[in-house]
Formats: sequence, C-alpha cells, structure tokens
Amino acid sequence: MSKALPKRSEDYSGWYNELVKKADLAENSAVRGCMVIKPYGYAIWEKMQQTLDKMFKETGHVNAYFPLFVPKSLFEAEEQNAEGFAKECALVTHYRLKADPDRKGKLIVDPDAKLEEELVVRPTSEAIIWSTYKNWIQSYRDLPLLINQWANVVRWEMRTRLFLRTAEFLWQEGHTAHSTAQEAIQETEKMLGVYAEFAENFLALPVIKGIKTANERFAGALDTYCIEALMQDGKALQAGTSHFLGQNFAKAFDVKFTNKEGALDYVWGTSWGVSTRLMGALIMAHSDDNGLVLPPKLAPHQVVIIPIVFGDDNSALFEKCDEIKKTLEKAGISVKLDARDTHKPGWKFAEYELKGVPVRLALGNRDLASNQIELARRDTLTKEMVPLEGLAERLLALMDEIQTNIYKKADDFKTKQTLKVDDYETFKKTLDENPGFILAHWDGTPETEEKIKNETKATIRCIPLDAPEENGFCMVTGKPSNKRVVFARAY
RNA sequence: CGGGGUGUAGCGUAGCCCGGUAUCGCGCCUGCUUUGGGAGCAGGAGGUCAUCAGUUCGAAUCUGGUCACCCCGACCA
Repeated sequence: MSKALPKRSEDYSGWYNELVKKADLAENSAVRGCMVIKPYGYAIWEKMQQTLDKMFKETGHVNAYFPLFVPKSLFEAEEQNAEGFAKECALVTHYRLKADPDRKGKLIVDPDAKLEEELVVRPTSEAIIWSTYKNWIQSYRDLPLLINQWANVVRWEMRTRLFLRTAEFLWQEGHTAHSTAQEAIQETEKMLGVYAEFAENFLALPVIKGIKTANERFAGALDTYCIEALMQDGKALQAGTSHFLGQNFAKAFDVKFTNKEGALDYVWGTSWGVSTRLMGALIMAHSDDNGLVLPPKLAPHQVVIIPIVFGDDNSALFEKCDEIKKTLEKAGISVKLDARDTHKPGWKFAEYELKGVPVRLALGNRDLASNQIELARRDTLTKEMVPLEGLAERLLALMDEIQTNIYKKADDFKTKQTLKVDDYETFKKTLDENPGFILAHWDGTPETEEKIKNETKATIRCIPLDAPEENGFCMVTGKPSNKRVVFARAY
C-alpha cells in the first residue's frame, strides 16, 4: 500500500491536503466547499470542544442555542457587520419543492412557495442574538449576560481548503453583554487569554496575542483582539478572535438597560470565537513527513498497543495486552488495543504514526518472558525497551514530557522565524526566502498597510499586546513609529 | 467572477494527436504460506470512459454545448 505523503519541503500544501485525507480526519463532500469530518478528526474536535467548554464555564459562561436562520431585516440592522458579510451569505428564498411537470422524477423550486422575507444562513450570530438580547435585558441586574453557543456557520467562500477554509464550519461563538465599556473590554481580553492558554497548553501552539488594525477588524467591532500562530511553512494562521463591540449592536438592536443611577443606556458587547480551523493549525504546526503528530492532551488515543503475534498460541500475549490496557486506563490514559489479525504489525506501526498517536507499545511473546515492552514515541520517532513494571507511571510522565516537547519545538521554530526587519527591501526578501513573523515599524496608516499587502501579500497580523515601546521609522514611508507590529503572509 | 487545466473501477493513472469497446499500480474478495517497520504467491470481482448532442459502419479518442472539480488571481476565520 502506498500511503506515502508528499514531503513538506517539496509541496507543503500537497502534504497538508494528503495528510488530512490519509489520516482519516476529513474529506471533501458532494457539496462544494463543504467537508465531511470523519470520526477520527471529529474525535480530536470533540476533545477541543470539551476542553474549551470547561474553560468557558469556569469563567462564568453558559451555553445556549440560537437559530441557523436570520431574517434579512435583522441581518442588515448593524450596517458594518451586514456589509462585511453580505458578499458571502447563503440565502433561503423558498420553502417548498414540487414535481417537475416536464421531467419525471425531478423536482423544481415551487414558485408559489417564495418566502415573504429571505432568511440568511448565519455567517455569524450577532444579529439574531442581539435581537433576542433586547428582550432579555432591562436592568443592570440582568447584566452581565455571558452566553456561548456551539454551532455551525456558513460563509460562501470562493476557494476552500479542508479545515482551513470551508463554506460551512463548526465553531463556538461567545456573545456577552455588559453595563460598562470597561467591563466589556475586560471580558474581551479575558477570553483572548483563555484562547491563548488553550492554544499553548492543549494545542501545544505558541501564539502572539495582539490587536488587529482597522483594515483587519471584525465588521461591526470597535476592536478585534486575536491570537496568531506560525505554521511550519512560515505562514501565519489566525487561531482565535475576541471582539469588543462597543455599543454598536446594542444601538442597532435597541438593547438598553437602566443603570444603578436610574439612567437609560445602551449595553456594551463582546463576541469571541474559535473554529474547526484550529484543526488545521494543529495539523500544520506539528506534523511531519510521516504523518500527524498529536499533543497527548488532544489525542483521541494517547497510547496504542500492538501485539506481535507469532505461531498459533498467543492467548497469553493477548491476555497480557488486555491487562496492560486496563492498568493504563485506570491511570487515566486513553488506550487503543489493536489486536486485529487482518493487518501485520508493520502496517499498524505506519498507520498509527500517520494518525499521530503519541505513544506506541509493541508486545511480543519474547517480551513476555523478560517482562519488557517496546515503547515508541511519535514526537521523536525513538524506540526503547522498558520494564512492564511501573509502566503506567512512566507513561503518565511521558505524556507530559511529549506535550512539553511538542510545544517547545513549535516555540523554538517561532522564535527562530520571528525576525526584526527595518527596511522594505529586506522585508520583501525575508518574506520570500525565510518566511515567518516579521517585526517591523509601520506608520499606522491603512494606506501604507494596504500598499504593503498589495505589493507583498503580507498583512499586519496584529499589534502585539506586549510590544515594547521603541522609536523607529516606518519601513515604507519613513514616518516615525513607536512600536513594531507583526507582519506575515497568512492563511 | 477573470485566466489556465482536468474529468477513464474505491483511489492514482495509460490510451486521445493518428477512431476498431480500455492499460498498469494501489485497494477489495478467495485460498495457501506469512506476522518484531506498510508481506509473498495463485486465482477473482469491479467500468453507462463526467454529461448531452453531433460526425461516422463504428467514438474514451474528432466537433459543439452543459456540469463538476483542481490550480493561479480578487474575497476570507
């Protein structure tokens, strides 16, 4: 069987596409631009969901669910938001089909079933949610309102790629309402912090926290905060956003409350989200030419046990494998035992490597006698014989070690590929020859940003929150600047 | 939506220029031998050649239309 992937160094996007399919994460569907997320891929997404959901609840949020459809009149209420998404909206215009009188067995849209008002399939839910919040909020006592929803959204993208950009994708969107601007800003920053923590501790992905420039801001927000990650090909990927909406949506949907002083005011809002795009980030950040490399905290199976059968009587071997599985599970490790006799060990080794299982254990009859087992690490591709005794403790420690090692590898790469550049020629050359995050001075104008984007395809990923004050000059216009911003070509 | 390309078995392909009912590999099924890094041998199943029309005794092949997908732009999490 030929399951060899293209090499990252030769064809990065080919490598990515093949990896997603061959590792059984997702595939293209019969619907243009929409993917089928397969069980193994979905299991990883479920781990992400569970972890994030817990973090949201620990920070005081609750889940709810709002409709998939947004009446057009509600959708257009917040002008900037509507305009920003208008070009990529799917619409429901009819509610019935009927038999085609001219072609047997075919259906046509029933022209008599045209909706009075078109329904927009949500590209994001601010409109439907804020129209609902109007009824829920009257007093400062009703605030803050801290709600999250897990949902699918549709954005009719021109060009799509599995996980990175699909016409339909899964995400969570938090929508909160507050009585003061300050509290809403705190919420925005708090959730950005949650995302950064999740990315670093679970995805093993170091990120830069920052604020978007006006050009890159979410349509309808006053400020967009983001976390930006660096992929192995030197391109940036926006891994999460958190928006301070000010009173824009409150005004658009007339959401007012009476404050402690008895005065009527508009409420302050935030929204924040991460999507199945994180799957793309996870894949591109860590995987290698042999396949997926999963951090133990998100791997559906942390350990796979492969019995090496030989001869006729392997009952003792299978029993031992079962026993090991139970012991490890008792210690809180997720284990898959692959005792199928339809595939050879070598096939299984390659298969689980492709699927990124962090640790592989191989046990044969000759190991039974010596009370040892072969342990192979996916992240380092190293093998060693270890005693069966104390295996669970060893593996628990090893899970942490692997998680840390994967993070460190990504962090070292990010550090190495984050370069300070002071002149535009070097900037262009760096983008082509040694891509990564580029820290450069910028005069703060949308015009210069646009010019750079048009000439180099690089955008300002963010103005980092922790950027130190530093006097310099814009690399394009020579105008003064007081901090460096992060440039990169991005997904 | 502009420019380019491709549709042949579950997947990847040859054949097309120069018309005669389709090649090879992987996968799948059966049997035997195998099993510590993607097994070997033997046998087998699987195709309206994207689709519609035209030319022709005869079309995967030539002509025209349609559809889908891919790549490069513009758009975007």
